[in-house]
Amino acid sequence: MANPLLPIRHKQQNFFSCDVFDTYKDDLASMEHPVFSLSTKTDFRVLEYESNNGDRIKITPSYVDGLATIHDKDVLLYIASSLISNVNKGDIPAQNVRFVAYDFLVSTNRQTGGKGYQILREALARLVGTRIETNIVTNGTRVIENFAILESFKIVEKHPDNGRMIGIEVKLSDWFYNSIIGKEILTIDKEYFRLRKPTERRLYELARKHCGKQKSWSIGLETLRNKLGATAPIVKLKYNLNRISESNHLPGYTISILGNIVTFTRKTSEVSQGKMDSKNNEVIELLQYHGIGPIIIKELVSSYDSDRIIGNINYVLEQDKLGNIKNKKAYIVKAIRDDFRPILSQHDIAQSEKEDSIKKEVSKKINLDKQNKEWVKFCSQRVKDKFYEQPKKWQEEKRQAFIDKITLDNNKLILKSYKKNGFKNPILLANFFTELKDELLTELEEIDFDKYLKKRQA
DNA sequence: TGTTGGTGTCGGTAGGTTCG
DNA sequence: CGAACCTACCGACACCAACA
Repeated sequence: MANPLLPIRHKQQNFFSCDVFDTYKDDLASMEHPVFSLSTKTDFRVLEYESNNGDRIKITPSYVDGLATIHDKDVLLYIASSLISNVNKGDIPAQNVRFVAYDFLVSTNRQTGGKGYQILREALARLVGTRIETNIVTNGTRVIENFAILESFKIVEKHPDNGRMIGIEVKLSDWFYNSIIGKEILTIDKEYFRLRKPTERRLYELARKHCGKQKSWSIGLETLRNKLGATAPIVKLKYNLNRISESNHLPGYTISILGNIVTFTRKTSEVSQGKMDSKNNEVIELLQYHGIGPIIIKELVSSYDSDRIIGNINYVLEQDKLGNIKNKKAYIVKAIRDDFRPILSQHDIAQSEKEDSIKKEVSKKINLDKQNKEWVKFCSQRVKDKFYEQPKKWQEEKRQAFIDKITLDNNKLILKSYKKNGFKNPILLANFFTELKDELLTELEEIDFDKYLKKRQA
């Protein structure tokens, strides 16, 4: 096998989802107990386990879809990760959760092609169909009842005819919901989503839960087999463990097998990362985190030192907290290029003056940006007003000329909008008025931003 | 340009069986 | 007991197309 890990499919994550997922979370109850099937085939077995502390768990598959698989669990991980930031802020999230299918696929390192959506749909069906009977305590409540992993799901489709799914609404089971609001969760490594083998994913969960931040954790093969929920014979499991141990690709932990004892040892970051330039990587990761694209990152990292980049990011974040920044991503790039950092090593007075001047500069830039937007808005309103002041006949001629032009250009998008809504379509109108801008705007403040500012100040 | 759908091919998986 | 092989099937991947 070339690479035991799946490729990183989405190198630069969605700007907004980055804000949601600084870390990925897994709930403790399902990390401890083998709730999910490791099989790649549809699994119709009824699983029953009893742990030493009296926790009993019985998992019954859906008659149609079979047991939920360890890959299906990604949906729960995604939901837990997205809700936990609210829980940490002290909010109690609703039990009904909405998410965007595409964001889920990207966040969990899945393909975004048609099959990715199909797999998600099937996963949701299995999660809703698989029932758990348990007496496990979550958030101090001992729930002794039979319930589905997910109570229900609803797919919000953009087009009912082509079935393209955009948003998904799920209702969480009390069991899982209690786990989240009770913060009975652990942070997991993002690399988890690159693990191919179902057994590896379970191994990682167990290692994370039991080994955690200790140096090592040992367990007997038979107990491990039960905890994994694997049905393969013990010899087969040992063989597989040896393979995983050789490739050593489990995030955060190494596995070693001695006789019938399996030992998980925590990797140190230096060992797992190798000899790389940690400072440079930190800068690249930071820029990626803030949604900066690979080309800009390359330019920034090769042009400026890491102190300048990190200093400016911190500076922009402070400004952002004060509500001074509208487009954080763009402003970070600008700040690094122009170096907005306050200079700390100067004499106090000089420093304070400089800080003031920087602040003034920033506020001036922000103000100018705001005014520029106002000007654009003002101009576009002027075009509309002036257009409707013209004789009806002239207006009609212009409309006809515009339609002739887009027909000649074969502008399919605008033509389609025209056929659908005529001149009521906002995209068409925006294009139409843009065409007339030069002709209708004649005043100095309408064509020159500086003149606009002068007139505004006067 | 980005998102989504469709399809064919290939490689990898779990679990069972067999062999030395 | 460990390793290798077999089977059925799932998922990855690489395309291309449609659409907004």
